[in-house]
Amino acid sequence: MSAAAADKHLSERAQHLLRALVERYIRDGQPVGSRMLSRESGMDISPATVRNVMADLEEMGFVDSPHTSAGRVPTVKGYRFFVDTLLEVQPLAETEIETLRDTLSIGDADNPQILLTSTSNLLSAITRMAGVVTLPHRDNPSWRQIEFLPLSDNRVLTILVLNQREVQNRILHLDRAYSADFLRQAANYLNAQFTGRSLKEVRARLIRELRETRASLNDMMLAAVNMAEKVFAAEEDAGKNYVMAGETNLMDFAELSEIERLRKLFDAFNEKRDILHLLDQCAGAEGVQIFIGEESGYNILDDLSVVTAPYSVDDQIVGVLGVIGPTRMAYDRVIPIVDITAKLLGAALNSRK
Amino acid sequence: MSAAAADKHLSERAQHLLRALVERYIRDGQPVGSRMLSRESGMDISPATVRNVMADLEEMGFVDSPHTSAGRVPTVKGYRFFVDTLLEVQPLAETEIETLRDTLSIGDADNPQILLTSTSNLLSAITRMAGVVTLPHRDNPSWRQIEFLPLSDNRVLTILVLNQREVQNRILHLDRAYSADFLRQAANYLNAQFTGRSLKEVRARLIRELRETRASLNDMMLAAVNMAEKVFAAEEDAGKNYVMAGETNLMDFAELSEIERLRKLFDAFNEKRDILHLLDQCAGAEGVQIFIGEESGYNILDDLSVVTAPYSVDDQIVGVLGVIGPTRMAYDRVIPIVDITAKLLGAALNSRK
DNA sequence: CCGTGGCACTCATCATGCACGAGTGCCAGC
DNA sequence: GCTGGCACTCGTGCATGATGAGTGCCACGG
Repeated sequence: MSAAAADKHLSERAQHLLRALVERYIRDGQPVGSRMLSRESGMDISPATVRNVMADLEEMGFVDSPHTSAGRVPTVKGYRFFVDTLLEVQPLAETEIETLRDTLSIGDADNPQILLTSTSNLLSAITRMAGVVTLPHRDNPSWRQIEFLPLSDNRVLTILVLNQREVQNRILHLDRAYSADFLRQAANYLNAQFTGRSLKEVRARLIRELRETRASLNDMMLAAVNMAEKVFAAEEDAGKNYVMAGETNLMDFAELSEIERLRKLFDAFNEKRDILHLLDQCAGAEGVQIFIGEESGYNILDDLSVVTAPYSVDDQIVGVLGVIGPTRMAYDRVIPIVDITAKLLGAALNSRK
Repeated sequence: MSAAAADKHLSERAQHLLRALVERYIRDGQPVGSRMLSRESGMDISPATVRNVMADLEEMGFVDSPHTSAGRVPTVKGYRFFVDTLLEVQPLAETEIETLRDTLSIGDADNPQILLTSTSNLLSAITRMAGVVTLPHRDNPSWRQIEFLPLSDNRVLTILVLNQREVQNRILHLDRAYSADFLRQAANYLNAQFTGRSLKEVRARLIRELRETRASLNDMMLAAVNMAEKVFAAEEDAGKNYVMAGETNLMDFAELSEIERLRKLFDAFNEKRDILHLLDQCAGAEGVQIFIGEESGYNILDDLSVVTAPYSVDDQIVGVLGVIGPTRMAYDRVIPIVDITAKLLGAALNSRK
């Protein structure tokens, strides 16, 4: 065991070589040999020396060799060290930022669904990997307005507006018809009571009133309460979904050439559960977060990395977006792209108000 | 050239053998040899005789051999003949129908989106292939009711109800605020004019009135007309989408083992254009339709078959559903499944009214 | 004339062997 | 501590040959 290996600290030279190795491997996905490194590292160093350093790095777990006489490949630990301390993030060119801004601000800002879809497409298009954006979801939305529109027979179209502009509608089936006047009064009553209150509060009061004055509540009110309950549930589920684009880009990476792996991965994308768990974790942190290979904790993502950033409306984090690609992705480009896209999406959503 | 080959008509025996061959090939995907057929056909016939018949069938284009000494494989023409004249459709077991009915009627019939998604899932689950369901779309929906709800500032939430229960909403940005009273009057006016009319008619009259009485139309009306126009457009686009499930099932078929093919196919699924064109064609025909291999006209679907059936509400075809799988799919099972699922989906949508 | 057994032939598949080249580990020398 | 040299390892590509499934054709017999 060499001195360097025993010592936890990586020498300047070892770091430089590790960095060259990771960059090279990210570029073309081939195990990197000693000769290549000795030429490309920029340092005046012979292949034999490089080999010695590599032996140390391997012992410390930063690199690995697929077999005896192949070059070296970064391990997860190697990528992690690279990302944490060696990486120089490339600031995006002003023109690139401009492109992003254009796509995200001009677009149908009116329709959030479309905005999210194009954001996801955008991420996948410029990174050539898979882009993902969770649906925005406020923790505790506030009641703004309810309206009842009589339809034929005993059906009533119920519209509930939340926050500034989120609209939910449902059709209630009642056991008898109500007059338009009566419906208007009911809506007025509810609005007077609840406008501006948080849904949590509304729910609590509804339940209380339901108990206290059950006798005085007629079917209409009961149904309305029911509807509100359903809206609560729907609102809570809203965060439980995402838009993904460019999954097929992942098929191009050699790491995923086995059809069986690919199938599991795509199944997981459709299943959504695991991916959502992972993205949820990122909603807490402030800025860009990176999961390399097994770090994610989901073995479907074993040799994939995920780069995420939360996005906010009114300084409140409402969702997460990110990029999924092979561990050997160009972190220096992807990180700022994800970062800026999250900020621009937040801005676009804010401007809609 | 033998007599049988010159003659356009297939002998009883040739048909029987072709049928045995197709059935066998559908079961295990391997080219079928003469010995196998002579044993399995049920006829008392030697392999050599089978070979003679095969030579005829090959000359007529019903079967093909991948190379000199492999067995025979059905061609598109072979499948077509099989499906058209040899196939005995398996009636579904009552229990299977029951399962289908349960899933489709119990479910959240209230929310059509969910209903469609579960139909698609159902199709893919029982066929182990990809299921697809287009969004329902009426040719010429009728105006039922419009309502304007004032929001803050100059924004007005506009709700348009079509047919019995389809609800569209949009937020209009106006150049000044209007009173709730004024908005109610405007809505009343529009409803009095248009309720029950078809959207086409409404559009024509709006355009005419817009021209004739431009002076008298205020901003509010202009915006409402604008909104209606947008709803028309959205309504026309509604048919331009579908829900797909179980695409990953297709990865299991050897025919698609090349990653490049697979990628093109999945890209086409995401792109939706070609698939929609194909499905649109099926909206005309009455019952189940089958496209085998190149018959679809889209070379992404070259060795895939598509089995579709339209589904109806109020005896009007509003959408199409189907299954996409390898040409060697079990047509005898898939055809009745698609058929019945279409009928049950129509029934489920009808019952929601 | 049709069905049949037999025989030569074809072709994909698989295992084997071999040469090549990239790259490593180690050692001795500067 | 760095370097060149050397033996060694291992994946890749290629040619080879055996195997087996299956065909096409032909001659024979009912």
